[in-house]
Amino acid sequence: MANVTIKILAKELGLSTAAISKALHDSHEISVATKQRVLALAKELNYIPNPYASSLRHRKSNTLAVVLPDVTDSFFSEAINGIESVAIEKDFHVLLYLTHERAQREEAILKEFQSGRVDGILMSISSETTNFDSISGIFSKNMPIVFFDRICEQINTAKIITDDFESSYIATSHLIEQGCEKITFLSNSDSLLITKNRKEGALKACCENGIEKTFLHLMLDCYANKFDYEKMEELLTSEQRPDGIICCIEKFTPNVYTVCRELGLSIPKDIKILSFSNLNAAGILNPSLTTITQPAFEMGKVAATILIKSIQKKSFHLIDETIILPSTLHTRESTRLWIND
Amino acid sequence: MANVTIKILAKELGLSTAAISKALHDSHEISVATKQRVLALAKELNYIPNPYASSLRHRKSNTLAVVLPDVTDSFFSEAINGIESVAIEKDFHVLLYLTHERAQREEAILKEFQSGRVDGILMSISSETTNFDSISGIFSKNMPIVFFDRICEQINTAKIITDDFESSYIATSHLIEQGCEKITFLSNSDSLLITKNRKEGALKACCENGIEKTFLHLMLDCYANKFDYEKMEELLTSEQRPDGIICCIEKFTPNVYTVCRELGLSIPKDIKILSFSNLNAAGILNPSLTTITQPAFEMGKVAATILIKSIQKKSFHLIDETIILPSTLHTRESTRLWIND
DNA sequence: TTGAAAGCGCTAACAT
DNA sequence: ATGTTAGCGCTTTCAA
Repeated sequence: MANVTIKILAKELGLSTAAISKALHDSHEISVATKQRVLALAKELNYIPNPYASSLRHRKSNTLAVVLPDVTDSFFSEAINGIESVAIEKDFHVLLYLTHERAQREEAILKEFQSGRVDGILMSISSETTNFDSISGIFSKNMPIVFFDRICEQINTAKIITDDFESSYIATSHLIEQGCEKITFLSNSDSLLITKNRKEGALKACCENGIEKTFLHLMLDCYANKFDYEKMEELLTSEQRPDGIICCIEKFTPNVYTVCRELGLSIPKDIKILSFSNLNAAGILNPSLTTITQPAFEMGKVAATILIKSIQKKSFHLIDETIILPSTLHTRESTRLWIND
Repeated sequence: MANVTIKILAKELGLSTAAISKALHDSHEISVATKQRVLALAKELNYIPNPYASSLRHRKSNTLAVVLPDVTDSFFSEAINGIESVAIEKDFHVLLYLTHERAQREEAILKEFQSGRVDGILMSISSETTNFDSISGIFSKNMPIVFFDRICEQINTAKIITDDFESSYIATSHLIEQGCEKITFLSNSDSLLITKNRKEGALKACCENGIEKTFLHLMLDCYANKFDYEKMEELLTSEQRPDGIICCIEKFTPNVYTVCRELGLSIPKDIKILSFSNLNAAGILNPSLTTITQPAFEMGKVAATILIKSIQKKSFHLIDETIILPSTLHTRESTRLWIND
């Protein structure tokens, strides 16, 4: 691999490596004739520059890191598509790192980035992350970071989010309109800002309808794809059994459906379910699932665009801005108003 | 970024850079006392080696490329998890490249790997790929490649697949047992080996039951996440309307369900559906979906393990082997036997 | 318009 | 046990 080097081209053409390098970069210092000779030979020998040699000189890797909790979540996989679409266009490479919701893994990953392996970071923090020292540590050493969805408020950089409070408020209002009076907010974190915002949006809707007393926040761990069936069953068989559930994370939904089914609870008759989800199959679930769908692709795209811009233009600085893209409520069967006969 | 270098450590400690380098690698040439001094200072100054400098010397990047058609397919995202689990353990980095089912993109991506950016490639080819020149080109230049799922038969390397023929045969036999007599095989390719094998497995089951005359293979493009509703509707309203569909690709399933619903076809009464799919939500679809589920995580894991082994041990060569992992048939509602009243 | 030389940070062979 | 030197491949002064 990587056999043909500038040196070889230089030797072959009787030129210096410097001249070759300049010619390949279309420098005005080099004559047109020479450029043509160089390009021709480069093509003939299938010359491909060694990116690491060039990185070493430039202190630029044309590589960015994507750090996120879980690729199997369709929000994140679509966001990756958005990121990739920009990367390909701007000639950037994408290193993928998964935290699996572990703060410790996240920290280790971030630490390595001090090495200069990447020019910037696109990140959605883990559900466990409460200490931001390693993030702000690396950010303060001038490593550009752009957050998307699960942002880190404390860091003064660009953040791409959705209207979590608002969409959750709207969705919860919808639940209430459909007849819910006891709403449970189901999440995988109690520290993430998105969770907080969504919870508060939901709570606001409950307050406005005088049902805040029965509002619950149930937090379940989601390491290693385990779902805490016991806690879920406990909730659904308790005195305070909700008649509406807001799932903050897509992955929980199949489990919730299953538990309901096992307990003989009918959706939407006995209990209505609504989920933040980008699942393609939402419309063909049994019953079809009402979702708050985030513009995942767009978020990834915007985040990557801003990050790469900040890397490429020295004049362009990452500013402490929060870009809010709208989510969409798709009402379906799982929250249908149930009229008793 | 990457401020503290070996040079700085050397200066600080009054040693040569060579001594530092050796100490950091725990060489036996260096005294224990010195090693300790070096390690201590490295830790204090938070020294992180520059990977590109080291890559340049070693001609090793400790990076591998994952090249696949689509991250939003749950098979691939789970395979990535498997790959990542090995990478993290072996201290490898993962560059992600998406072909979006485009042969041309695939070729461009592969070409760049001649640069030495990666030490090896994990790959699932696009549905369009029929010319393997660029793959064999780079493979013949000693770039290790391991294929998983969508393999390239022509290349003499390790391939991780599932028992496509067998599982498709079993699944189709199941369809027939449930009463199907007119089976359509729905795929996104007519060139992929997995497609061929699955098709032949299905055909064998049909032949054994004397229903091969009504067997159809419908191929639909799946670029840019578009689904060809027209062709699907055409099939389902034609004379030869199937009573059983085998979906070769997960992504098509929601669309197929939708078309059936729109045409008033009841699943599984009028038509039975079965899909190759790793979708978590298969069990809660309406109706729940019978699937052939591939061991995606395991496949990624095995592929990565073999690839990294071949990179790390010169004695270990990639041999032309095909590792077959078993898929599982999960029978659910969508293929239930329907007994007319 | 081209070349010589130095150096990015790290490492390996070869001194001492 | 430690240092010197050269070089991975590329780029960038600076000199010619």
